[in-house]
Amino acid sequence: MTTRAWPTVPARPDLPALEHEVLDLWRTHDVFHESLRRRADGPVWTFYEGPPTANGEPGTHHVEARVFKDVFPRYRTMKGMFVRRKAGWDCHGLPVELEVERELGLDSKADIEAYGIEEFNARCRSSVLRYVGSFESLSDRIGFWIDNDDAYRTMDPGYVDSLWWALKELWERDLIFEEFRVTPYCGRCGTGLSDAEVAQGYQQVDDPSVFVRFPVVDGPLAEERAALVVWTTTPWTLPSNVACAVGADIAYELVRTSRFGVTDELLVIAADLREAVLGEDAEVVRPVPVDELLGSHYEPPFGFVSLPDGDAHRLVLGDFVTTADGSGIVHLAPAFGADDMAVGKRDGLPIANPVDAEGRFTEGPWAGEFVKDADPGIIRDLQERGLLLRSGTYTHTYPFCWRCNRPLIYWAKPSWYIRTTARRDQLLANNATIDWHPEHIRDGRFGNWLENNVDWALSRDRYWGTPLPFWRCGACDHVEVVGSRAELSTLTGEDHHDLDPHRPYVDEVTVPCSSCGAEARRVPHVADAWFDSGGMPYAQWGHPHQGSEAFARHYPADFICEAIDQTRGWFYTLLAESTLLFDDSSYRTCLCLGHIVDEDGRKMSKSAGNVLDPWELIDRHGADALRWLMFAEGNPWVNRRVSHDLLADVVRRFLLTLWNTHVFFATYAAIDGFDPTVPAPPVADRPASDRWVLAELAALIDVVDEALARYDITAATRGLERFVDDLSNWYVRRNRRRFWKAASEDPADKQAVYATLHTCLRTLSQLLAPFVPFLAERLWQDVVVSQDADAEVSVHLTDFPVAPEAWRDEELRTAMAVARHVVELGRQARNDSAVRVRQPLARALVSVPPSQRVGLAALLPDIAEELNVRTVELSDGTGALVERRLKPNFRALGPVFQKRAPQVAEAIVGLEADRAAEVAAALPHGPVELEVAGDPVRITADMAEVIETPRTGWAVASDGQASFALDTELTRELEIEGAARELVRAINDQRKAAGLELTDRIELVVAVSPEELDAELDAGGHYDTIAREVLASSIQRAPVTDGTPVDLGDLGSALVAIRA
RNA sequence: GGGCCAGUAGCUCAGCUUGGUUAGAGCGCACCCCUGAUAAGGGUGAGGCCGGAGGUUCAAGUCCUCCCUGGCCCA
Repeated sequence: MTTRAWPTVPARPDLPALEHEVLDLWRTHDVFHESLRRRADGPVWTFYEGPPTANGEPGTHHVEARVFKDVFPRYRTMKGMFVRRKAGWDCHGLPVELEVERELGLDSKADIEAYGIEEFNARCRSSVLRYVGSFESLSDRIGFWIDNDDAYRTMDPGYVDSLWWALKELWERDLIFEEFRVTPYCGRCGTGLSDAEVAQGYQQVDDPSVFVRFPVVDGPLAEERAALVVWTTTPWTLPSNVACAVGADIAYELVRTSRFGVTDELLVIAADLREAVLGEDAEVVRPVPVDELLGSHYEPPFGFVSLPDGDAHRLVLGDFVTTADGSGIVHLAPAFGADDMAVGKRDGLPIANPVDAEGRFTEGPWAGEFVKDADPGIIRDLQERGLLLRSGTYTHTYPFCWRCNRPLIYWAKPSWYIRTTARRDQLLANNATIDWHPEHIRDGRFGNWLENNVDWALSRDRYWGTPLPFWRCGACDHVEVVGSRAELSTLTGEDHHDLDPHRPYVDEVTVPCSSCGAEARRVPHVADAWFDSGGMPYAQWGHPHQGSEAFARHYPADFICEAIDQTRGWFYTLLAESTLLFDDSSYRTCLCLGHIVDEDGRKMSKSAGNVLDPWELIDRHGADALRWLMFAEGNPWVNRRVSHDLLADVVRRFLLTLWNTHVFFATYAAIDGFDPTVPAPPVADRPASDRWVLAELAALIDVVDEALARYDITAATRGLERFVDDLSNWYVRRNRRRFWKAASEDPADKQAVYATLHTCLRTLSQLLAPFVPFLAERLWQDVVVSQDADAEVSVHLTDFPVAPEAWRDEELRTAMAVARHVVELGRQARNDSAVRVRQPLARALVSVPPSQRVGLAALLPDIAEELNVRTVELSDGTGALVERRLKPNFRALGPVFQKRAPQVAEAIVGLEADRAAEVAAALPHGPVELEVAGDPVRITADMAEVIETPRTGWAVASDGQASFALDTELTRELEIEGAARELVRAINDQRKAAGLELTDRIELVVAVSPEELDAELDAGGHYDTIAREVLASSIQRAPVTDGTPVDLGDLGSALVAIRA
């Protein structure tokens, strides 16, 4: 046969070591890039890498995202497509600044500016790529194929140039504006935050909850010396109060109470909240119509804040006022609340803003103090002046700065916005075109978010980011938007082509105002870093200044994949930018991943101490194990548990099962010198089990192909796991004998079994390649490359398998499923009757529904062999040995008989045995009439299944569809044969104990007593069988000294000795 | 307060889009087998009112409504 040696396959593989060998192989042959080169002319299938920020060590969640980002591109590549994998790094943003601030011991924007923006940004630039190496080596180690040499970086000048182009486009379409708005703001960081950022920092906290008296100063209520009850959880905003809002549909009351330190005081409050705030004993004096309240003035709680001119401290309408909590009268401080600001603008209220950019009071007794820290002093002051009605604490969720963990304040400041609300309908329409996995994201989480779209807060008052290319004229306020550095050069008449488009350099460039000719300076803001990543579809190529061809070729993405927390992050910014710029979605399919949690389902966090280092997982179990766990353990979007135990389970259950099959194959292939290049018998000529496993393989190819095509990784991995198990525990186990028997017995059969298993392993290698690229590669090398000089050097360069028609055989698949089911029943029967499998039995009787008989008939020998029964007979449905019952088939009965279906079913079940047999016999020939509740009904063959139960005295196992009856009576002949088998087992034990190779031949001496048994064994020809089974070149029936005793039960015993 | 997801065996998870009367797998557990895949492999069994309550239907783990529990997101 072959002259090429089969590789040695260790019984216990060191998977991590194996993976390192595969990595070497890939490097040697540059397989990744070769796989790209091979497909250069194929249809383009585009994947976008959502850029990670490399300012920390990668974690297990990065592995999760990356293996999902790997499996689909690998699959598409094998399907013949060109899947460019351009890496990317998110470089800008607050996290980077924070890291550098920490290193430098800086604590405020003033510190940074004193330190110098130039040096600060230089530090950011070097900090941001500090961990790129870690990301790259982890990606490499887990087999995530990504082109690091071709990576985009959001801080690169060409990238920024693209973003400038986009901003100019948006500006020209009137989609960017500047407005004085209340925004969530961090005083420490000195910048506003986007919705997405705010969302990251909600915490449950106890805030002060104070009810304050605002004495009314005009109208009837003033004459009654009444006070408004006003509630707030932000006492620090009270000095800035300019008005109070009441609800048009809310009922208010004047109430008398002595409960709060003042005798018979009169208070105004919403009726619904009276009891909750003032207690049960408060006496209602009269209802107060809203009209009476509107326009009334009150005495403000503090007077130290200087107010611009305007009609302040009066009651106005607010549609946001509710009686869910508080008092129904809402304190308004327009500088510190979005609703407040809206009302203020509507009603021409003055705006008081005694707070600076660092969140500190600028005037009054608390000047210089961070506003939130001033709360207790303010409350004490109110108390001392008799204005405090009640105070307590209020537990709610409040936003904190996600970077520095200080409470945010809502603060009015000028900011730049992208007018996404103007394109809300297009956003929704484009969202509808995206193939979301899971599907509910589209209308659920993401759709809802888009429905409630607000304008995108674009600007950040920071340093390390894409500078907004907006130059404002100092004289006429005209804004000049610049679309590139080239354009900047043209505008200024200076050469800025090589300008570093970061602060502070870009700040130093001034342009002449196109409107009045005066000097325009850049606004100080940088862009929200999300704008950078949302712009990657065009900016990664530098479009439109360069790379426009690549952009056109790779837009939009066929596939993106990130964790579900990106709905409001990258998924949104990608969609927002592509919708506003190109009026479509920049991605067609989006796979959302769940989070990584620990074994107990808890979130991994440093504080909980349950963070798993990915390197530790990979070093111990291998990358394939981790990959398979990610793919096979639950749906991708469900939180995924990861632990050493779960990984060990994956290795044992799946990877080693496959490996053991491989070991088995390689062991015998080496012994027999199997040559896979020699043609094997045609599939149609091979035994049923070969045809069956190939039919299963064909079905598997379809399942995996279709599942991957629709991103259903669960269906794919389930199918693979089942096949690997079938292959190992049914095909190989059933056919072991064919591998070890002498080739001379039946050379064609031997060639068939080798070829079949070889085909399975070879095809599995290809099917598994996208999932577990290392083990798949090793399999390919061992099974294919080792034997075939012309084979592809890597499985990853092959085409995804296509199932040959010749393999398909659905009938055989069904028949084998029935046979295996019957075998289970047989084992059950054997188990119950306690007759060990080594003891042959004479016969068994099988009953299955008529529809399954034909297929099963051909597989009876397999069943007999598996169960060690000499003959297995199939009941033909007429014998006297079985009792027939009918089992109703509701699927057929239901539609026909509707409400009467249960009665008909009952009638079918309740037929007497004889009548049931008659009906069973008649049904195949036409409808049969039964009587149900006095009426005749016609039932057809599809409405009832015939169930047969043996009525012998044998050991029976049945489960409602099939039954198996086993004749457990032992004849002398059967017992002798059992004894022979026992001897074979014992001798093989000794072979193993002696350390013999599978091919070594032995000389055998055996002494069986009593003599009759010895004679009977001889007469039955069993000694010849024994000799053949144990590879004995000679067998001697003689007294044995130093032999090993073999217990043959009631029959006797033996002594055996072997010599190599 | 609103939205979304999840709840199936002791544990980890399939199944639910297409409703059909025996609800599956692995792990764990008990008992057993095998010993030519052997520091492996295999079998049998126990274990489920499919979170709860209603509803639709001849028929509901699967469809609808409400509720409970947990998680995520929003406010």
